[in-house]
This record gives sequence, structure tokens and C-alpha cells, in this order.
Amino acid sequence: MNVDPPGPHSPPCYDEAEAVNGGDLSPMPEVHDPEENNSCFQGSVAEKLQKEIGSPCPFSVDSPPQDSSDAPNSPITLLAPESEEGTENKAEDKVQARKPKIRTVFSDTQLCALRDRFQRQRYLSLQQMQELSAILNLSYKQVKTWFQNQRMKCKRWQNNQWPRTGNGVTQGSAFVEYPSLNSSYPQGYLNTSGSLPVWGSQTWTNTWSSQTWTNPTWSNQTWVNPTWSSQAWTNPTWSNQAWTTQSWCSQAWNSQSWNTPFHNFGEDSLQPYMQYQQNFPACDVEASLEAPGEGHT
DNA sequence: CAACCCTTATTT
DNA sequence: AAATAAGGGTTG
Repeated sequence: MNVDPPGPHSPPCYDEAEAVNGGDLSPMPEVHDPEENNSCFQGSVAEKLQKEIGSPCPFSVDSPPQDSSDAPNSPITLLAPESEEGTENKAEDKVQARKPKIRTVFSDTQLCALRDRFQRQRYLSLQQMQELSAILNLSYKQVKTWFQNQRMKCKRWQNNQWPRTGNGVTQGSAFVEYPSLNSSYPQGYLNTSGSLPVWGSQTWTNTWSSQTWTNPTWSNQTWVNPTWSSQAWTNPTWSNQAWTTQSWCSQAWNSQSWNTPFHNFGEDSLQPYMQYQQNFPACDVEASLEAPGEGHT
């Protein structure tokens, strides 16, 4: 199954034109771990990542978009396949510099952490993203992109489910569930300091989607995780597929791995949820959710 | 500037 | 072929 070692993955030496850099962050391109076990966070994410990252791509934090033409001697640099042989003119100028599009392959650990975080927050503040990126050794941009893509994915999934639920709507909030569920708040509404806003249960409107959601996740000033605390997760609006492929992740979560102090996240919001995880792994939900004749191809 | 959305390109 | 990271365009 998916237990086999992925083999030589590809830690691309990805350069990012970071616009926002904390300063002490070391956004690194991702790397993959060879014989990764199936545990998500057995110890500490950071720890793992550090190991995962052999540090193949030594570039500065602020390294501008360099031509990735000169692949460092990293064993794995995902340079776009030349495809068109010969014409590697690269065209150093002009408008259309054929820059090879690099598609980073996130490591399991990274993905796990990202997803995990996403469950709690669909929107991260700038600082949070920076922190996360630093921890995961990804660039801010990558984290940002990932979250964006993830949001879109969710949205699409919802749209697919939406028409169906019309009839068998068990809970009227089936569709609206997602947004409010995961305490998602756009950065603008969060203190740049990463501190949590003080609003009790406020309502805010996000201009992009033109939606107004309530924020039940805030109980006075106490952070409450609706995700785990309520049965709200009856139907996750998640891309089940993503999970199927990484079902191992859920297993890891079920384990006592949560006892380990992976404070590496350096997130305040992280602490509370750990306890819930044991009893209520979100992954579990989607497992049953996407159950329809699956499990193996 | 960040989010959305669509598209492209790569990886499996 | 599907999944998805990243590019690009648009908007407020």
C-alpha cells in the first residue's frame, strides 16, 4: 500500500521571492525523507523536519529568484524537465524567461502539519504563516499557497456535495458548516502580533467571499475548538482523497503521539487541541465519510 | 497586499 | 488521469 517508502523524492531547491520575511526565519525548500515511518509527529515536527532537511539547498533567506539553472549539487533538484532539448536558452531577459516550473513535493511531515493546522485555521495570519513556514522549513509563500489551494479544494468539494445534501440534509448547516467550524479568520482580523482577537462571538464579513460567518469558536476569551468539542464534524468538507492517501496520518494521530510535547509549533492555539485529538481525530471523520467502496484500488 | 479563481505544469 | 504546487490575473 502506501507503506512503501516513496523512494527518492525530490527536494527541490526552490527559490522564493519572499516578500515577507520575518528575518530569523529560514525558509527552506522542502525536502523529503527517505525511509520515513508512518508517524506524523512522533516526536517533534521541527525535529523531524530538521532531519528531513538535509540542507540541500543552502540559500539565503532572501535570495531573490535566481535562475534555478544551476542546480546545486543537491541530489534532488526538481528542475523542470528540459522537455525541449536544445533550446535551453533560458532567455535571460525579455518577458518570457522560460523558467522551469518547480513543483515542490512536500514531505509527509510537512503535509501533515499543514493539514493539521488547516483544520483549525483556514486563514493564518502573516506571522502564523511565517512561523509555520519556518517550522516546516517551507517558504512563506509556499505555506500561503498551500492554504489557498486548500481552501479552494474545500470549496470545490463543498460544491460537489452541496447539491446532494439538499435532500438528506441531516443538519441544516451541512454546507455552511465548514467555514464557521474551523475558526477561520482572515489575517486582517487578527492582530499582526498573532495574538488572538478579543471578540467574544463576533460576526465578521469576509469581503472576498462576501460571506458572513459567526465565530463560535471564541468563548469569551477562551479558545474553544469546535472541531473537536462538538459533533460539528459530522461531515467534514474535506477532500477525503487527500486523506485516503495518507490515512496513515490519522493513525499517527490516534496514537499517543500527542503526548509528546511538540511545542515546536510555537502556537498557542495548538495546545488545546492536542487533547482532543486523541478522542476525536478529524481524520476519522473523513475516513467514514469517504468510505464508499474504497480502501484500495 | 492578500484573497479568490483559473490555469498551467509536474508528480504519482 | 487525478492530484496539486505554483503562476498569473483580478479585485478591494
